[in-house]
Amino acid sequence: MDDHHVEQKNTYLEEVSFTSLSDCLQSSLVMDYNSLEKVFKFPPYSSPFQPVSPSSMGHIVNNPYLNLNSNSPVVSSSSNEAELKENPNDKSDRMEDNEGDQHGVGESSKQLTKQGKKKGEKKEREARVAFMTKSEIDHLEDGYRWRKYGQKAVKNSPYPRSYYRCTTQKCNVKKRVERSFQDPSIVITTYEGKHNHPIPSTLRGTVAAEHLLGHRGGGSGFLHSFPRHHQEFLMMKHSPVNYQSVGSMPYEHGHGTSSYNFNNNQPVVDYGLLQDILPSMFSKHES
DNA sequence: CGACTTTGACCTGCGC
DNA sequence: GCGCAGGTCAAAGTCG
Repeated sequence: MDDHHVEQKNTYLEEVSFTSLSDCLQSSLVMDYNSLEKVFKFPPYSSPFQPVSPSSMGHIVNNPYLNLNSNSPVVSSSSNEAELKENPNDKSDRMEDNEGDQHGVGESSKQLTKQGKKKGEKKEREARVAFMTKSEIDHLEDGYRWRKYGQKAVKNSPYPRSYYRCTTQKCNVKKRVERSFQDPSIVITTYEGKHNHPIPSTLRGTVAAEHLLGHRGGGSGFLHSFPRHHQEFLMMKHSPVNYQSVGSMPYEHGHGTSSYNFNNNQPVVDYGLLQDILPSMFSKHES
């Protein structure tokens, strides 16, 4: 089983020219969430590009707004400005700001969250990481326990987006799961926030996955999803951190000047918060 | 019976 | 100001 998965993972990584997941994470698959959002208009299907290929990857790769020719590492950017802009009173704060209150449920909590926040008060948005996985399963097993708290139809997509929250008390990590309508076999998962607890040990695969990745340490739920369920990791992105050093990113919506670089038409991906989810993997990269 | 899902309503930000 | 879309809440339903 594990062998099979390992094989699968390697295959994929090989495609993107990486010999290991770490490589992959540490070299180029770096785009920050906002960038992706712009590129994809996150979700991808509502992106400004023409639907070109049947697959999301093709979609990205062929995106006229992206420079995919270079072999250089990717990258991205998210302008902090954009980020700030997006954050005004981020709704997601409602709950997060009320930490102890999150379980206080009921109207009181609802009202509190609605009125308790000061006007104009801003809070930084939680780091987010998104990645695409080829899988028939929408909700990928990643080692953590999640509770679905909502589902919404997505504009221009026949597939709904599901919202999940980590069930561990005091852990405000959330994730969104949606399927690419261009390639229904691809599931786009976006994590937001950091887990402040270890992966539930009762879940299978944890050790195997860590072993497989030669990595141990709490945290990275998503890693555990690789070896399971016939999933193929397609892309991921991580946060803002180095996009500047890599160069780039001016792609303000439609300006077509973006500088994302990918290794040959390969999957790419997404971003943002991997470093939060996989702190140990990024520590090197960022230090 | 607790944990989780479903689903309609509600809230908020944003563009026009 | 209005309408739309994304995100969240919470009651009701389902499952083990």
